[in-house]
Amino acid sequence: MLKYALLGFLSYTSLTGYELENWINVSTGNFWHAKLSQIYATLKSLEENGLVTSHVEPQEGRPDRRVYTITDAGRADLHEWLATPILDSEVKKDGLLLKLFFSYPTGKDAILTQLRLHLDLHRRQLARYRHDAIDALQDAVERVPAIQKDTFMWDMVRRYGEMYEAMYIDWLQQTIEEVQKHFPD
Amino acid sequence: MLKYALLGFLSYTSLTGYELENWINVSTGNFWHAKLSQIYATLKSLEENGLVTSHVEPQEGRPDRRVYTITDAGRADLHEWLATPILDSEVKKDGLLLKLFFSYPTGKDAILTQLRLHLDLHRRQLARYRHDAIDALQDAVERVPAIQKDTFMWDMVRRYGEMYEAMYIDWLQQTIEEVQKHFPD
DNA sequence: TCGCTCATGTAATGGGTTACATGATTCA
DNA sequence: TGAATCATGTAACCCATTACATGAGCGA
Repeated sequence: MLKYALLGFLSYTSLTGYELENWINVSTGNFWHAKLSQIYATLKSLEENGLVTSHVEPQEGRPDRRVYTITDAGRADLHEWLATPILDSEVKKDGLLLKLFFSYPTGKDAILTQLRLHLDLHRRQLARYRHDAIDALQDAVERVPAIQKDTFMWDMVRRYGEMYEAMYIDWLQQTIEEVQKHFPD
Repeated sequence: MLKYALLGFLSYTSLTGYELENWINVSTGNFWHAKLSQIYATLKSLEENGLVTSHVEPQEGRPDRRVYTITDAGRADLHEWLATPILDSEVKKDGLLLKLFFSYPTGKDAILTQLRLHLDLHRRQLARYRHDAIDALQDAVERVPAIQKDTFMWDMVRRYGEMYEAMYIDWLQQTIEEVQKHFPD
């Protein structure tokens, strides 16, 4: 799937692996992300399959850049993927919920500590989506004006991140209260 | 991680791989799941590491059952995991959001069709969490009364599933309206 | 008779993380 | 002086999915 994230961004403009990581972090980071090592490996396999090409740009004082460009075959592959609807909803795994599910034996205090820690994390995350993410969209449009209309959908999914975090915070607050009041001893 | 889901259920009562899949589906299915093939493979490695033991129960007319039982080492490992707090929140990947993010070029109608399809899916899912999941908890307690208190936390995470689906539905509805009214042509 | 439930497993492959390896420039 | 940014990649490993393989009993 990372394949399509990379082809998607390369359909806007040519980029290096390092730059792709940046675009991913600021725009899809909310629901899709990858480590640099995986990005480099995936770009290599995309090139082997003729979906992108690359050339090296020498630089002074810093490492050479390998810039990737999408090919016609790459565009065709991307558009075929975009045109194929997703027919089922995926279950998202959540390690915190799994741990909490079995946590009754650890006791009330340990559970409350864990819940409060995550309340804090998600509050920070929500703030980030509200501020940084919107700025990041602006920056992207300034760098590549052709994608102006694409940002309509970008903002739809950015709103998802906001709603998701707000819901998670809500759930944590409700759960903290429930545990405080009704945890069975 | 599946390791701990299995140890968690086995800490309640001895079970076969097949039964474990069932418990997972009805109780943690909402935020954690696994295929049978992975469950069998993981049980095998748990046994190799001395965290569970197994014995075969012959049956007539149907395949023999291999019943797994948690060991003291298994309980120790489980409780160590439970006592270790999670310090970071994980980003959940969402293929639908990734596709929508790049979907501007596919046009308004294709996007609306995709969104409406998922609205339907999530409405069904929400109904399932509200009815079946609560029944499943009751059944579990009847089979293994010792876990009565554990179900307090079970219900906390069940509520998460409900809130998550409600949020997703909300987002889909808002997004459908936005796309209908303001999609840039 | 067709599909579901019960019941167990192996093998191949894919997707992703962690660790390793290198190194100059810039800013606090 | 130490951390962050820019910049690229390989190798080992782990987790998970898909496909393969088998087969009786039961209810619609």
